[in-house]
Amino acid sequence: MTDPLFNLTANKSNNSFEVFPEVSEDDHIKSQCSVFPRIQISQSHDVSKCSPPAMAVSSAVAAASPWGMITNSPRNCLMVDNSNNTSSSSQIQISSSPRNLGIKKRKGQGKKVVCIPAPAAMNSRSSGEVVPSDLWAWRKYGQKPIKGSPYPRGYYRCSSSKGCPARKQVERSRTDPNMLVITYTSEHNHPWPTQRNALAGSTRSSLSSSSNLSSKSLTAATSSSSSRVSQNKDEPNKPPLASSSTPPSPYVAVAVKKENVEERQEKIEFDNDVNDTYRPEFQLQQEDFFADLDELEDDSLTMLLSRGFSGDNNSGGGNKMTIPDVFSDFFDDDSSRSL
DNA sequence: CGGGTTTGACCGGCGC
DNA sequence: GCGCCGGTCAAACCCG
Repeated sequence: MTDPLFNLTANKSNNSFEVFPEVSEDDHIKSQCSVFPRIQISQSHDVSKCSPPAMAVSSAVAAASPWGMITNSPRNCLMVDNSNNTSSSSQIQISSSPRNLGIKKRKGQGKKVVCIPAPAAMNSRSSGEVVPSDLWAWRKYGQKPIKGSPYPRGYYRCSSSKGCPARKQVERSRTDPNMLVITYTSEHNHPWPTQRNALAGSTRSSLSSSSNLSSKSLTAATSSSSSRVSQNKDEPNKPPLASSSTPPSPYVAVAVKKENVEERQEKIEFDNDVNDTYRPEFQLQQEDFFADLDELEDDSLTMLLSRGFSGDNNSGGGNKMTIPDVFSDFFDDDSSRSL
């Protein structure tokens, strides 16, 4: 088994990226990245160890090409649609289920925490809430300021099916406003809506971006300002987001993402039992991990990542980052596979 | 008119 | 018991 690091190649001609695995020469880093319950793709240039059970892939990405949406192609590759994301965020982080990662369960319900870069304008409404769309239809039913965080948390429930218990919470990371922390609670009790249905039943914000990530959605989102006055007070994405991060490098690099102290603390906050459940017995971890990845892929995560799922493929055309099968195999449900 | 968001009120869990 | 805090409710309102 090889602990994979990944080279990311920027193809500046079509603004696309390719990721392929590479055996790290740094045994220490390798040893730190042996389990892979989490993936991070960032624009950090730093090379540092990542604490288990995190697997990090760090990359320098072509300038002016911030990360876009990840999609899950029919070939089970991850793809990053980089075509229309104006976010300056630099990190995509996927966490598995609490069973593996120790994310706190509430009332016996599993939670899945997904941390993704916050699109600057995509899907935003006047409130400034930036909600990455997925194929589920979500209806916002509440918003609360969270103690200790300058950003409010939005509460969403599934509106695809009546009585569906699925919930999600969307908030910005208090330490990195560029990151959105989405917490999924409960499972959908109904099959995926078709894209058509999803669009029909989706929230306005989702509607605007479920169809594509083009300027249309951007325009729709940003122009849908409401007449309300008071809601701007907590505007979560207004401040530093649009142009705050360090400009990415226009070359190729791969490293393990450096986690600074704040980031570590942030992770601990919502992966708070990670260390409790992290087990060095890789096989055991692996089985659970893939089992949960499968579960994760079946719903929220895939939904989150699934823009273009039904229509796109990883042909490499357009502004897609295609992660080869070697990489995407981590998302397979084949638990017998050795890393 | 249907389905969305907003937002103050309400409720329950938890710590002191 | 009390207060804090997070999660949910529901009325009011918005929008296509």
